[in-house]
Amino acid sequence: MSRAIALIDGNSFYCSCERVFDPKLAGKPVIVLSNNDGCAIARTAEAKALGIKMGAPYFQIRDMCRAEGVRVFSSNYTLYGDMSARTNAVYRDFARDVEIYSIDESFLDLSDVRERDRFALAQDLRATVRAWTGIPTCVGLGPTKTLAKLANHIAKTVPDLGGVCDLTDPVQYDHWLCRIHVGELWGIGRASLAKLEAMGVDSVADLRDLDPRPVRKALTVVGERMIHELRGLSCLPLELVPARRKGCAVTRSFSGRVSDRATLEEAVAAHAARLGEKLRRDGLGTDQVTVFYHTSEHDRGEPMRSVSTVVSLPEATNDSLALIKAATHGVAKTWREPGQVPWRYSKAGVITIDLVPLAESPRALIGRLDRERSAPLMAALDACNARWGRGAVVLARAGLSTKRDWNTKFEMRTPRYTTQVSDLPVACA
DNA sequence: TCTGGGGTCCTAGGACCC
DNA sequence: TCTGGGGTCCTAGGACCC
Repeated sequence: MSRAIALIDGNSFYCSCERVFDPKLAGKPVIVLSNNDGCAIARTAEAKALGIKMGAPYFQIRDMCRAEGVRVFSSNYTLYGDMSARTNAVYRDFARDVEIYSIDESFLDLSDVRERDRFALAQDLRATVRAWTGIPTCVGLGPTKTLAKLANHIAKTVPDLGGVCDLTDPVQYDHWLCRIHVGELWGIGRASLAKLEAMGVDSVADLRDLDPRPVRKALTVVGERMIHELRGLSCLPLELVPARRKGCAVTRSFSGRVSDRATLEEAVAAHAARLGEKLRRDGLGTDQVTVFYHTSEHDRGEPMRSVSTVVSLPEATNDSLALIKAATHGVAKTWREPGQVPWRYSKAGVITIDLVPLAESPRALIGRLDRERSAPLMAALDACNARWGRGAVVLARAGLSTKRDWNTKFEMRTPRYTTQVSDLPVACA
């Protein structure tokens, strides 16, 4: 039996999550904004039809949204993450091997399904996900991941297909590959597209028929793999076990601008505390944090400053207190008192690369951190915040001031319907 | 006023080693 | 004139993804 991979994804996933809990949004244009209510990052078909582009700055489209009755939401990642887990639980009823590729996309191995049953199974999958979670989806089928991704793109953009496109079917394969522009392919961005166009490539079929060797010269091994995948030769296996995370970052734009050191330090400390939470969740640690902060490139004519500095720790840790100390040290050693016109910083963050499993990491001979005390303290902190909600217990340097006026804006955020008892939706019967 | 955040992979080139 | 020949490791930067 031939190999068959399905890629299933949620249509306008974040918007669909909002629609699940507010049926009045059906048929209306809906968008979800990025952190800080900055840009549109999810749009329903109705919103796209109004010309709202991916990544459009909200302040530029606000008036239009009001005039057209677009429903606008801040992002609610707690809700979307939980809805994502629910859809994946359904996928596991349909396939043993599932790769969770992103918050709204998963690959399923359907190789053991008979060819003539695949289309119907995909339709059944869509209907079940819709019934059990409320999320509308599309399914693409192909002999490789690249072709499954392409099939999914076709299923999404050609309404007549009913949400499923099967490129394991030779007729469909021949029909579509010469009709889709190469720029739609997974892995072809702006730079690669320009190179391919210069080589006379227009359709996906054009790329498939190219000699892989010169393509490798231009697009590296990534481009060569793509050609093989388009020909049906699998080069990208399903990643059934998520790879260990290699780096971790917490970075945020400020809701306004920050010019004073105390506020900057508080923000950086809060980011470091959040970084610690993320590392503890995965049992990872780091012995180096990069701290950065900078002014905005949009603030033309103002003094600009961009700072990035690495702070080393004596040994790997995920203790929030140690990370906060390191991060605020990064600010302290780079802080410059402003001149006549102060720098107005727009964003700050804390980044680590080279994460290691904490249990296996070597201990320091000098300056050893007190893991025996830190671990239970951090565990207690995490347990409190898990039980009473994030922010129930906060470390002093990371925002004792109740104002936290640097904090990210979420002015149109819906409740955490599925993960917070106090936010449960009310049903009247 | 207001322009997101967080990842991965690949390559070239330098440093360094024997 | 002529200036070895391989390796490995690390880093910065580019590209792409959701």
